Amino acid sequence: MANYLDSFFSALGDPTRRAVIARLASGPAPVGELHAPHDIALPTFLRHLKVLEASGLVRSEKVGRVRIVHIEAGPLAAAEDWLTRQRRIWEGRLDRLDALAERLERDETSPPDDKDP
Amino acid sequence: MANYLDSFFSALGDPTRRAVIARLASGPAPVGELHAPHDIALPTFLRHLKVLEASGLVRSEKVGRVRIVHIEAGPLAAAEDWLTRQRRIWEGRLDRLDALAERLERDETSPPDDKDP
DNA sequence: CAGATAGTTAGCCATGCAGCTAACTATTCG
DNA sequence: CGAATAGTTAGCTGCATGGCTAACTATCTG
Repeated sequence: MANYLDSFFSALGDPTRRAVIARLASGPAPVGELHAPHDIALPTFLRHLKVLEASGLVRSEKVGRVRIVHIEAGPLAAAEDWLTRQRRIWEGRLDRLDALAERLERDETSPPDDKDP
Repeated sequence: MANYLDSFFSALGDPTRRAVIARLASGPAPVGELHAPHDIALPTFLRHLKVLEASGLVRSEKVGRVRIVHIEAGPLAAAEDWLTRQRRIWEGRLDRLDALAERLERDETSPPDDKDP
């Protein structure tokens, strides 16, 4: 079950890379500018960018001697969707429990059936 | 800038662990049941659970010789929020670009000001 | 053209993580 | 009590990942 979400989430599992995404959310930027706030060597940083690009979260193109990096909306939304879906299921379950609790409060004599419809 | 999101996202960067979360979204389960669908050794699987638990995405308690695992809503929501926030910024930017494009279409004579209010 | 600037490639090291087997502890059940 | 069940711990392997320096290419700019 190894799919594209693997690379999205593990790419986001690193603070440097998340910071890059956060920066790119407000607009494209060249490598140098993205690198500046991070206290790591450029080649190391470059590899973070490659991870982001390999995951599809980011694209880049070279303009002269500068490489401009920009965010890719789709994958970010896909990761968000996965989380939202899990939350919905989870909340749906809570809702059902709430409803059950409510029902039990109103009428403590009738026990719930434990079927799974 | 290493915060709790690191562990959330990297925990979710593994298909086995994401499958566990997906399963747990619809209710708590014992270790054995969670393990069953995965074709890996139990100790290996156990370590995935430990990663999830260390990240706070999951809690567990021992009942007799069985360990019941259940999802923890908060962290999942936190991860989702981070993504949502990035998307909002990104979309806000797109909106601004759209508005700009629209304005340019309506009136090509007046150039946009490039202030950043 | 020469020097500065912006990335890029190569190669090394340490740590972490996923996988395994073997052997052990703790509970439950007949 | 003794066997079965459910986890757990220990210890090993191999590969991926994050960090570095050194050396290189490609593109401006004076």
